[in-house]
Amino acid sequence: MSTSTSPSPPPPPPPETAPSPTRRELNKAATRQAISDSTLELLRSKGPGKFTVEDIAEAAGISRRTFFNYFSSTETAIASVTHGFLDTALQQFRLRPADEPILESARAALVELADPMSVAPMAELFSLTQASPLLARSELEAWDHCTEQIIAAARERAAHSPAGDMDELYLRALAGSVISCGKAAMEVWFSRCGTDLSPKSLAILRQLLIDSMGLLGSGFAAPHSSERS
Amino acid sequence: MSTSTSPSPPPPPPPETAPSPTRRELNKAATRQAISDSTLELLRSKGPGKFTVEDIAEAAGISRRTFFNYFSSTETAIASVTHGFLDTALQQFRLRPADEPILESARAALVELADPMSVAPMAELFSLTQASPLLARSELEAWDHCTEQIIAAARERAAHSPAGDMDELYLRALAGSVISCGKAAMEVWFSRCGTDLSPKSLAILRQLLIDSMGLLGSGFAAPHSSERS
DNA sequence: CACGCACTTACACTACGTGCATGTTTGCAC
DNA sequence: GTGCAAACATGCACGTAGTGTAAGTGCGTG
Repeated sequence: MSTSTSPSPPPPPPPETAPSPTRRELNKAATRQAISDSTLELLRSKGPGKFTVEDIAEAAGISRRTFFNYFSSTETAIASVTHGFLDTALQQFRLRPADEPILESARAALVELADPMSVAPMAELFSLTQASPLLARSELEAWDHCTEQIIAAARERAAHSPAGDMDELYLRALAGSVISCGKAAMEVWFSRCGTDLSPKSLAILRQLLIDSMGLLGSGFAAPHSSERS
Repeated sequence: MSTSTSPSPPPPPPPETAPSPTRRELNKAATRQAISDSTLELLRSKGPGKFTVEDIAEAAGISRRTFFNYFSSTETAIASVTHGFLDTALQQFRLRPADEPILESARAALVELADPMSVAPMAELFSLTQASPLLARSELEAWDHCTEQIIAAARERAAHSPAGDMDELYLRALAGSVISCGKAAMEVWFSRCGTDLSPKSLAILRQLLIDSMGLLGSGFAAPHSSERS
């Protein structure tokens, strides 16, 4: 599509995030982004399930066949947003010191998500997902994928740690619970604040994430109802 | 729930599971079962994704169109197995006394699942799901559906309880965690015992379910190494 | 018996996802 | 620069999914 008539792009690659700024990969990333953007735009304008792959291809200026070279379905294209969001959390998790309790690492990683840049796409996705089982399922897949990643990260951490072996049940149950609590916090936040991204709203999200990890760490002790934040 | 005071329902219903034994609904249930069976059979013989709706229809002795009158996709047909399994758990959960701690109710309900009749289809599904992302996603949906059900059940219970309002975060985080832990226990069990349904294997499953609830109740206290019994 | 309703079936149609053959761009060596 | 090879985009064709519609068939009711 673009980049056909550029007279002279300087040969040495400027220091970008990509370690291989070759023209091909750059172009490919651009196309991928264009598809993702067009998909999201159609999602906004027409609503979920109300547009076809051909519509996306046309909006992105590519052929239908090319779309499938990048994503295996519209769901996949949409899920890339969620994956990006959760990968951010994963990244944060991996940065935590290995001797820190997993719950604390998770808490720290999740709190990092309460950031306009990160949550903005997710909040929008949430609002669109509400009335669409089609989207809900790809969301589920994304969360599950993240769970697996956390298990892998935690297992790797355990291997480096002196205390060594964590058993499989502990690992999977904890990872799954952490994700469930993070998800619960997101859901409650969205039901209260919608797509509001103001500092106040984000503070609420942050607190919800902290609270959910607190519940998990205390074994969901007392529902009671008196403590209000 | 309790309509147990009538000793003899005289004219219409013979004491079967179906309250309406009319020929039509009976026939319909049979067809539904035939489809489900044929689907599972093809799943076994040909493997996931290796057969079409037409194959199922032919095996069940119906037309392709009729299949879609019962299930909206092959996934749905397969998921009916998982739904049946999880609905059993739900049913058990609802039977627990309202003043019992939720975690204890969940533990009791889950332990009821460690029963040959209940787990047999699930174990088979698990073995087929392993190498098939197609099945994995419908599994995820089923678990999620169950989570929503638990939330609903717990909320309803809270409404009847004197201690009244449980906040949304607590509810969702707990329900999600319970399901995640139950799922983790199932996964670990399957990875250890495969489709073995012997009493010894089921005892392991039962213990895993209890342990996972224990972890949840103790806030995932000490990973350490394993406390062995 | 005849009518009405639930259900099944056949047909047609849109859209998805993939294999394949072909044209175009990019990277690399000469 | 020129030529080559690999990567990528595209068009075409095919099988399959899922849905609307109208006509046929079995079941319950008056």
